[in-house]
Amino acid sequence: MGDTYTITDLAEEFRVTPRTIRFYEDKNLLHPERQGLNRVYGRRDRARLQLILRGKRLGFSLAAIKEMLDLYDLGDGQVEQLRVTLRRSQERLVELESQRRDINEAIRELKEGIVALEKALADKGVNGHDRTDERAAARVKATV
Amino acid sequence: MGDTYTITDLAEEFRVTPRTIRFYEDKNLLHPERQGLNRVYGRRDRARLQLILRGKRLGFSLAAIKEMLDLYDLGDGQVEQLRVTLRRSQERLVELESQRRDINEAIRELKEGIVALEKALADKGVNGHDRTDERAAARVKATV
DNA sequence: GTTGACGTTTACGTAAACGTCAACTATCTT
DNA sequence: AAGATAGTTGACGTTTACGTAAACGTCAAC
Repeated sequence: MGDTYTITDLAEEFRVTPRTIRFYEDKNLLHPERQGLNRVYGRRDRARLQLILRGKRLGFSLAAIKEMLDLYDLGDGQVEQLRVTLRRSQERLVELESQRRDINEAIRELKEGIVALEKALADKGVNGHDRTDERAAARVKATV
Repeated sequence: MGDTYTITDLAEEFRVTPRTIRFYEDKNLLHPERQGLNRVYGRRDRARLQLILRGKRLGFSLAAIKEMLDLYDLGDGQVEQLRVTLRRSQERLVELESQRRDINEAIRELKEGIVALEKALADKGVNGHDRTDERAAARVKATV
């Protein structure tokens, strides 16, 4: 039933450092119980940690994650939590799609630049330093 | 010929703040001349700023940009500059493609989560608080 | 009785790329 | 002469997600 975990149990399972888990507690994302000084995590804590990490993968800040988690904890205003989480998710989706466009654009530019660089280097290799070089250099300067 | 620009000229043209341009100078990415205290930028400085901003768009750090720019300024070891820039570009390309995969993955997860959230909300809207809700909540908890 | 593994706390450090003052200085305009 | 407008130089603040060090407790194993 009430399975419990030590901090390193969770750290290893989720491949984070114990420091990270303590940090989340410090930021009030987790509130494990104590046995004396030691932290004891239950299934619920484990689930929360999992949610935190998933949130991070999706690019949410810890603050945003905390907010959504807190809303969930109100236990009853669940609808609000769902609505907020839905909205945040939609916003995040828009952001991600925008980022993807930027990255695609950057990849295109970069590939072009690489072609130009290779061309310039080939020129350099073939002959010495003359006007050809300078045109190549100008191209590079313009594209890098 | 020797066109010159004030700091706000460049700031406006490239849509950055003057502070940003001074910051680049502080980091030795730019070295405009002075007339008294005032900075005076020439065509060369303008070109460098453009390169800096392009580098940033491609996701290079200022340190990396500086390095490539400095190599270019040696004026003669050009081949080295080309090689270094080429290598950095190729590395950056690999990174970007990796990031794109991550983003695509996140987008997929997020879309799934959104569907689940919408479903859960629809359920909430239709009926009160019962086991159906809890199953929906569990789904959300598992997917958000 | 000591070694090692694991735990604790507090608190400062890091990286990146600027933003945001504060307090001047210099020049142009009215 | 007084503003208005632009420019300057420090120096500290911001953000995020932890890392790292110091200094110590606890417990089982050898």
